[in-house]
Formats: sequence, C-alpha cells, structure tokens
Amino acid sequence: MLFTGTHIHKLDRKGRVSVPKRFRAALENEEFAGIYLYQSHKESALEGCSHSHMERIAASLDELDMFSDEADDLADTILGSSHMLPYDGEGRIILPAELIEFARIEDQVAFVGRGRTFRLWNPDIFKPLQEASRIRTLNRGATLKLKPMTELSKGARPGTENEGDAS
Amino acid sequence: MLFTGTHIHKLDRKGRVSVPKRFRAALENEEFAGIYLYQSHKESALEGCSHSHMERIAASLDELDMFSDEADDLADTILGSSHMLPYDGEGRIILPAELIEFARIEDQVAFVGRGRTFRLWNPDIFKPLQEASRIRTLNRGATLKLKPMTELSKGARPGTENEGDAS
DNA sequence: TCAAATCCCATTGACCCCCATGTATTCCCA
DNA sequence: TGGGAATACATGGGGGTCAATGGGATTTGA
Repeated sequence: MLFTGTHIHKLDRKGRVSVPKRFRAALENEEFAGIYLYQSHKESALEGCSHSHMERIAASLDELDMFSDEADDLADTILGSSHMLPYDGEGRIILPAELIEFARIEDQVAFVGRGRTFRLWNPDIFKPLQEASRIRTLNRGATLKLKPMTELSKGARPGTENEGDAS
Repeated sequence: MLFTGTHIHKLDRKGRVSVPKRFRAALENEEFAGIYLYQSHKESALEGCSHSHMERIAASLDELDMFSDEADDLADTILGSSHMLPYDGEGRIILPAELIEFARIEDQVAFVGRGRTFRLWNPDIFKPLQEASRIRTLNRGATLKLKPMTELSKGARPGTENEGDAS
C-alpha cells in the first residue's frame, strides 16, 4: 500500500475524474471501494487517503481527551470536512464542487503520491511548487534516515512518522 | 462504523429531518434503529451517537467515583438530557423542539461526522466555527500522532495504551 | 376528543450503472 | 529492433434507480 508518482487525469463535465490505476491497486484490499478527500491545512490542495487511514485518524482522536480543544479542531477540519467518494464502475469518483473550488481545479487533476497518502492538485499550481520544493531540498542537503527493514514488517510505528506534513 | 463529512439536510415543517444515508449505513448493525442526541456542553450544537456508544459512556461514568460531583454532572447532562430518536420508514427522525431551540436550528440541519460520534448544527453557525478551527489548526502546526495499524484491530480504548512504543 | 406520532405514497433530482469510444501501453512476431 | 495488433486504461454520455423531501391518511396516546 504505497502511493507514488504524479498522475494527471481529466475532470469531465460531470465532475468525474479517474483515480489512477496504481492508486486503486494500492487500495484494493480496503473494505470501502473508493477514497477519502479533505482540504489540506496548509496548501491549496486536497488530501487523499484510504478508509483504514481514516479509521486510524478517528482512533487517534478518540484517544485524545474527548473534550480537548485540539481534538475538537482536528475533528472539525479533518473528519468533518472529509468526503467519502466511492468509485463508479470505471474507477472514477465525483469531485464535489466544494473541493474543486477549494483547490482551484479546472479541467485537469494531478494525483500526487505521498506514500501512505496522496494529494490532488490543479497541475498548473502544483508544478512550480514541486520545483521550488525540489530546490529547497537540494540546498538544504536533506538526507532521510531510513528505518531498518526489520521494523517495516511490524507495521508503522508511532511517534516517528507524522502524516500530512513534512513539506 | 465511522461518521465522516458534513451533510446538510432540511428540517421540514413537521420537525423531521433525514439522517444521511452514510450515517445510517454506519449504524446498520446497531440493535436500535435510530440515533441518540443530547446537548453539547461546550457548543451550540447537538451531540449524536449510536446506542452502543451510549453504553460506552454509561460504562465510563461507572468508573468515575459514583458520588463525585463530576459524575453527577455528566450523568445529568449526557444521560439525563439525551433523546432516543427512532427512524421513520424513510430514515428520518423527529427533532424534539427542545433540541431545535437549544441548537438554534432553523430550516436546515448540518450533520457533521466526528469519527465515532457526530454533531448537529445550524449550518450558518457551524460554518464560521469550522473555518476558525482550520485556522487554529494551521497556526498550531498540529499534526496528529497516529496510532500504529496493529492496534486498530483491538479497538480503541482511551487512556490505557499508546506508550512504550515511541522510538 | 384532540394532538402528535407513524405509516404510506408521490415527486424530484442527483448519483450510479451501463455501454460505447478513444488512446496509450504492452506484447508478440517478423 | 521495429511495426502492428491486442489489451488495458481513460473518457464521454444516456438513462434508470434511489435518497431526500413533501404531504395526506391512519393510528396512538394523553
């Protein structure tokens, strides 16, 4: 289950867009045949994930103090603003007008893999940002500490990763 | 069983409102065909949940000191003021006048998913609050620490696990 | 007896299923 | 290695179905 690469697809006049085959393949064991989308906090983009990932978010929120302000805000912005979008027979979803508007999407949609999650962009907006981020990374000389293989099979560890971040 | 998204439905002149199909689907294995609603203690909203979640609240109250003021208050505000609302043949409930008034609901009701629970709002009140939540989340740089996948199958239990694992 | 709740049916409009067409990639064979 | 066919994926659009809604009729309960 890994989302990789950038795939640009067309938004048709019914508001439908094909989910890339690779992404659907990454999701094929999910109980829900479709994807979840919600507005990104920091970018003019949509965050995408699987049903089980959404379950993880809910379970994690459940553990925060039920009455904490932070849990409240996160519930409103992630769970409350998310859209559960099933595939049609051809593996397409309908992009809700609200999300199209938020991400300023026109006639094309870029699906950008981010590992456990992915993002949807207006390709014209994403492209220059991607270039800028590439340059920042080079200048910074960033290196990624890889986890030992042995840990991977045990499943993801908490505390180290933090999804939907690290631009 | 996950409540996600915001669904705005109409309150008709008989005081009925359709429960979103997705929410009903999330509840379809419940013994009681309907939902529970009670007044939120911090928002001008109604808290909604399933029968089994209500059981969980009752069980949690049991664990507090039976004679503490806190348990007293929670029992009064949650269990005492909750309404058990069955669906009609079309999947609607009747919103009691008391709750309509409390949440200042007019002709529309927003069902807002929060994972294991959901809230009902006057959409005009909720929308700006949600926007404020988004901004706070952004400023806070909040990222959610996700639970490891392996714990999901055990079900969520608040307050117990989650430690002894951060690398 | 009256009011309120439940049942029942009609309407409408959005969504989903289905099929047809187009396009790119892969695979096979010369 | 190049060309061509076959297949799989992406796209376009029509029509049926179902969820949401509105309102009348019947039942229940105070």
